[in-house]
Amino acid sequence: MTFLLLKSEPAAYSIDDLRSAKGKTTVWDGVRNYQARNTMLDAAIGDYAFFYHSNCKPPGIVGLCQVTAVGLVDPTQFDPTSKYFDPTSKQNDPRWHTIKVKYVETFDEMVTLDQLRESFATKELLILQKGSRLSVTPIDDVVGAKLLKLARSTNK
DNA sequence: GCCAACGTTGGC
DNA sequence: GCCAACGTTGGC
Repeated sequence: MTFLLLKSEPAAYSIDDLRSAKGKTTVWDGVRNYQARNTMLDAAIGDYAFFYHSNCKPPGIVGLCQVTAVGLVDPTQFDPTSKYFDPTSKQNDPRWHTIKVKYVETFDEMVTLDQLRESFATKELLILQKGSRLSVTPIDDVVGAKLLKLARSTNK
């Protein structure tokens, strides 16, 4: 796998937050969905991840980041003060793993959800599926390359 | 703010 | 192991 898509509500964590983070890097913690977790477990260092802003107007892909660490134990599962605390996860057998990502670029213009629908099939981008709630989804190599080209072109 | 879609929970 | 109830997500 070489491409992922990370979804986040900009009010909670935006690409600007990532860009201004220490080392322009963050641990993508708080994911509590097995499918999304498994996608991250399959990720490799160097994989690219598109950054998608959800629950905003308009929603869409705003930039790119890159995986810099994999197989991390999500620390928030053991933190009773965290909203992501999971009392059933065991220290010697953590349930939730995650990745670390580094900011790469913000696209000059976001690729809106509408534009994504025009350019890609629902199968190609899981984010297009109605009712899709996965916060981390894999993207096929060919689709990822096409999407990157689209995102970097000035006249979409 | 509405509501459809989805994952999880828990009673049975 | 089924499935109704519930909470959450996210586009509109």
